[in-house]
Amino acid sequence: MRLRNIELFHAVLTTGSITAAAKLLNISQPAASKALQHAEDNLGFALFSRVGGRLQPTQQALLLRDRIEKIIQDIHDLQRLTTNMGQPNSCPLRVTCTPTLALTLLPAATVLLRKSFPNVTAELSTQHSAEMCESLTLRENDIGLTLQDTGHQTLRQRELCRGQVMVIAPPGSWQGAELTQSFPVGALASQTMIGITVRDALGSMLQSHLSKVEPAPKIAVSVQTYQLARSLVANGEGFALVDPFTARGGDAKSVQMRPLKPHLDVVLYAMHRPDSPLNPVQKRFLDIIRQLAQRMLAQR
Amino acid sequence: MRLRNIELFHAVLTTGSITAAAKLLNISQPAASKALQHAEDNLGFALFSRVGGRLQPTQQALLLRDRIEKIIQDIHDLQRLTTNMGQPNSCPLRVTCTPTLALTLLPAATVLLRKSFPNVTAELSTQHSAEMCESLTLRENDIGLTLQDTGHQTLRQRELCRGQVMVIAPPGSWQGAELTQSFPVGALASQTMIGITVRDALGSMLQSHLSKVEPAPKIAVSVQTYQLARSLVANGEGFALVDPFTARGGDAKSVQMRPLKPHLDVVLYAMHRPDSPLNPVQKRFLDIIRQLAQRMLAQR
DNA sequence: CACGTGGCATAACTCAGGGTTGTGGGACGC
DNA sequence: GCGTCCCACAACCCTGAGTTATGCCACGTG
Repeated sequence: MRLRNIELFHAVLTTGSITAAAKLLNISQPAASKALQHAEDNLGFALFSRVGGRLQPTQQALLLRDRIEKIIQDIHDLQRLTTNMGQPNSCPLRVTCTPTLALTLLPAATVLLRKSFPNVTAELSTQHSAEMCESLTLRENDIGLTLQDTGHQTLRQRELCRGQVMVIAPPGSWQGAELTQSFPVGALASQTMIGITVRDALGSMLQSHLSKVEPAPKIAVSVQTYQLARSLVANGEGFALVDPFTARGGDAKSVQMRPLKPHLDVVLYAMHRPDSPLNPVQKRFLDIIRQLAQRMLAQR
Repeated sequence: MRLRNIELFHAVLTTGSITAAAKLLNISQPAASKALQHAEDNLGFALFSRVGGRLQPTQQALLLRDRIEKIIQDIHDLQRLTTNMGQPNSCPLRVTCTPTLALTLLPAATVLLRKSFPNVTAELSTQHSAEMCESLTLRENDIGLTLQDTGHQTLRQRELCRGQVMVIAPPGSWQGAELTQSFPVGALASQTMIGITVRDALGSMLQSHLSKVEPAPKIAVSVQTYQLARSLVANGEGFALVDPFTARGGDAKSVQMRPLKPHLDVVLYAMHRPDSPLNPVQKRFLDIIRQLAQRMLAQR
């Protein structure tokens, strides 16, 4: 079974027809047809039963499916890695961050960086933590920013700064002295809230805290990204628990915020590969991020 | 990077020279040389630096190494699987068992089976538990016999019978009524014993039991298979803790045995793939194994 | 130093396999 | 009955992986 056959088999399996698979691989339909037969000849058993001019995977084909997909995935990853190793440091700063940080820290930091290095080019992207790790090891990006401790063993993960989980509320919810104090978690009882269903460490921490409140808060809308929660809060849909960066992101007047009590720490991490030391641009960038984050978290 | 290139790269990496790699892949040296250059051209960076007419892997090559090896392994496994799927049920009974059971249960059971099915052919082999699981899923074998609970999620593992951990000793160590009683674990204190360094569940259980005995038994010789322990005991090297099958295997007079007290259960499992139901021969074989094992464990 | 040796690269050639276009035929919907 | 969709077959083409023959370089050795 040559690699080409494996790819073809996979393509046919996913698309369901030889014609579509051929289109996917950019070859002609007869080529695909012939190759598939060739593969079956080599294997000694049929991968698809031709019934009524259509293809139907055999029992054996389904048994091979998982293995094949894994190999395809690995090969694909290898390609990604090698292509990225081909152009070493084509771009001095390739950063990826979680969606949470995309609208607050990242753009501001990039603008500041370009004041120090006017000619520098940068590539920015957003990814969730799991993809972030993949992307870093495959050298598609050099720096990752996240609020989650991934526990990745080969990637370096260093703490940049820490803040607290915040309660955000529609404008006018709190007044005067209230605004300068922490918000006791018990006061969330029976409150209308936006649910957080993010599957990372912070998300599950927030969920477990909410579930302990008695009587339970009323949750009508649940969201998967903190930004959405903030928008909903700004529109008066209720309170929400969010990370301190989302709380301060966007228009300052659109929501009110107070730290949750008891304090729940949120840590901003930078991740990078351990092998290649950071270049000056990248170091400066992380400096800027740290300063920016600290300043942002200091202000109310 | 074509699969052929990956194989070649791997071969060069392991053998250390193009010539040797070419021999390994059964191609000529120039073919390998050209292919490697081709690969490097495609990749855009060098995999090996030619220094003094010899090859030396570059930094990048080492980064790719693990990934490449994994892919090679997976492809190889796939080949194994497909070749075994090609000849479905060429042999009605392909059994693999741990070395522990190889000399006691398996031969006897096979002989008995061939009295019921004189024309049947069988393939027997021994493997450790991890390889056993691999071999079963890759369809190189249909039935596996082991004393360990592998916790494998896709393979069926069913209990055939259970016995107890036995203490074996050189002939003449015990006399009269002693021989019919259990052997209290405390009596192992300061005794000369054969150490067991098997890394499976049973092995670590035995080790932890031995380590609790005060004062510690004297362990001069450690072995990785129970058979070896039995041979050493038979030669008067000391006592040993072994599974009940090893205890009863071989010449009955060569060692004495008594169950350990407190009892430590040892379970005989049969493993097979869940998809293909067992054929009559295989069912009969498992019946014979069970009967044989129970009879063996009943006798002293 | 001259020489043999071991290892890689180059050159010229062969050939099979993977690709193409063109065509035919069966199953299905209308 | 006809158009459509999809697969298989045929004839042809051409790239690329393989071959043998040979040269070059570095190194060890008498």
